[in-house]
Amino acid sequence: MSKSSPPRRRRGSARTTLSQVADAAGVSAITVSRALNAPERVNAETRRHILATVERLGYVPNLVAGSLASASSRFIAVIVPSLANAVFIEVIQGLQETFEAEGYQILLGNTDYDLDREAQLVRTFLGWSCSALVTAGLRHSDACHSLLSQWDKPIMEMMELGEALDLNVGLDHSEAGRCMARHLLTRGYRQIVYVAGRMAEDYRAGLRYAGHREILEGEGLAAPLLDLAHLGSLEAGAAALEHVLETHPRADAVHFANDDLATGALLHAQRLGLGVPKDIAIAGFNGLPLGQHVTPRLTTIRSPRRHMGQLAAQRLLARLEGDAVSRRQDVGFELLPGDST
Amino acid sequence: MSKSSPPRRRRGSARTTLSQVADAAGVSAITVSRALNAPERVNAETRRHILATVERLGYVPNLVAGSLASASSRFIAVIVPSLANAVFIEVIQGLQETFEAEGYQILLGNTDYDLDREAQLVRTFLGWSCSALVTAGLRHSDACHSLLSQWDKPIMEMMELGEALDLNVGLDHSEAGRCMARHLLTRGYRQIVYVAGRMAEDYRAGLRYAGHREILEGEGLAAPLLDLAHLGSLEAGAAALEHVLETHPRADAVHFANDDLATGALLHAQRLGLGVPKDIAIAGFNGLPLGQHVTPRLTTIRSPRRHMGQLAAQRLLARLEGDAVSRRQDVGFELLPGDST
DNA sequence: CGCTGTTATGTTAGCGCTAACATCCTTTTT
DNA sequence: AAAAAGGATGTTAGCGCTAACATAACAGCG
Repeated sequence: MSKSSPPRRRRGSARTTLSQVADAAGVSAITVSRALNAPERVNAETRRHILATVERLGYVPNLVAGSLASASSRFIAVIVPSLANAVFIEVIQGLQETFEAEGYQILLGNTDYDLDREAQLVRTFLGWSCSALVTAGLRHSDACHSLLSQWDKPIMEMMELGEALDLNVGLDHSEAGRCMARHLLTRGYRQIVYVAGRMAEDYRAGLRYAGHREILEGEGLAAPLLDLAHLGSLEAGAAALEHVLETHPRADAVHFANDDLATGALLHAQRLGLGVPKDIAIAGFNGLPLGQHVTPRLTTIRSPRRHMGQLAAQRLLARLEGDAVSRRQDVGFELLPGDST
Repeated sequence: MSKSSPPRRRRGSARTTLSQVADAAGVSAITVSRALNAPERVNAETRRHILATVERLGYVPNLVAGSLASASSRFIAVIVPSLANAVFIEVIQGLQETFEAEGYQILLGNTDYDLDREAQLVRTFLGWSCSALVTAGLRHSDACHSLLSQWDKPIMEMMELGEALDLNVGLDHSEAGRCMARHLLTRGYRQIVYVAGRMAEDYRAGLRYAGHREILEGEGLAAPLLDLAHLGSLEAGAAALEHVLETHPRADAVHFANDDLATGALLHAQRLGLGVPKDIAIAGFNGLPLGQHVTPRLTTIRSPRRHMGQLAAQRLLARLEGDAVSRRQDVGFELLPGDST
């Protein structure tokens, strides 16, 4: 029994590597690398031969090694507070379709509206040498803020407008709140209850409430608030309506922080035999299809969600190409007057 | 002007590295690595000192380098056909919450119901040395199939039951189709139209149709099919209802491939002044909250979406721990008889 | 004909980390 | 008291790839 076997492969898998392809094709490793990553830098004939060899050996590039060597991955970190909310899903879709077309892969993180969780995700994502990072919102923990401000790659803060670390695409939530409050006043409502879910965490709902309140108080009216324990669902909206009817029997309108709550309330009002808007008016926020298909159609504010994602991605791509891009963009919103107010 | 500057840093970033932490803490690099990744293998006192140094220097581990060295990342590849469908979102949520708790990060891919796109995503994800891979569905292109069968890590095929490459968690779609068809027959309907969207791509809807058809034809009834160009939305459901009324004026029930279509049709029937189920009965599939909050409540079949994701993740985690796990699990479904049939 | 510029390919030296083995203690066993 | 076992830490050698520089071959030019 011979003692010295050939230096056994101690690590690594059995997978084909780039240098195996290079040997098989009779070129150097870097030429294979170029044939795959910068085809125009390799002679057409050589390239074809290399690609055929790649195919023949079933070579799958090790992207981890490539990222380490080049100190950059084609990852885009995307951090959202929730996946249960259709709004974020649509923004992600907009981001995804735009980035994927350019060969970037999204790394998705979900904070559950927890800023510490956000900081932790940021740490992890920075560790992956992402090309850029997208967060929903401008508020971060101190730890997160310092991580981000030391980072040297593009950062996009989405959904709302304000003082951003780097790039910013969003809309003015307090103006949206004012807009809806004005609409409700115009329609003659005076006892308007604002209903939000977990407003301390979904602070953009809080910004809208602030705008709403500003307008109402400007008219000398009260702006009672009901802050639910749940974020937004048809169930919660139904329960909220009952609660409003009980605690504010004279209320003539309810301004909900999102369409899920508003639609839940609207459908529940029908079950209770209440007329909307005759007995109680209902307004939402987001402009989800759901609210536009119920009868009466929900009055709401539509934000360009998918477009916001696309636009954010385009800005980031331009920045990654080295182009100068404007730091802030207001995507606006649109009041959709329905039949529920 | 001196010609030879100190060998300039040609590559890499200015970021703190593990060996810088090691130097600062007066230990070797491997000890820092252990303190972070396998704390129990380092003396408590040493560990505390190292962690303090990590904190002080703001060290963020380079996960790319770690993955290359260990030939494994804590990525789980998850490939779904669509993000527009709440079903997949909920499955992803179930996967995500379970994996995230164990420190795994999901790499999300969206095929848009295109099997070639799926194969391409699989290639990319294999290149990232993922720990496991999850796909929605059992059908793959040949290229994808050969990539997957050569792979040596766990694979989970979800949503449906059948011959899987490795692990399989899902439900029996043709049985679900039979179940709803039986329900409709029991309620006395005889002219039942099945409406799907892009059934060639959403082939699970096709499996349900096959079950539906089997039951109807067993009773000597026709099983007309309407296959839409759009997958599922309230709009498409509304349009589909109009189309059914026109082409099948004697239809007494419509069996929709999903709740979005069904609810869109139901809400549209109300707008048209049609009685549901008196004039036309409507049934769906999925058991989304939406359908349970409209009046009349939608008859549908509920699949345990989030639970399916959690279960799949648990199985994969067990497998990654080296435990033996059963290869197939039927998560079942539940008929939710509403007031729409 | 040497000069410059261009194109195609190769050589070298890491990227930052961890597996595997090695070493050096301390404790336990017999 | 010597041997064995275990705990803590260190040394070495890559993981598979690409940036940077180097080289070679050839065309165009005055």
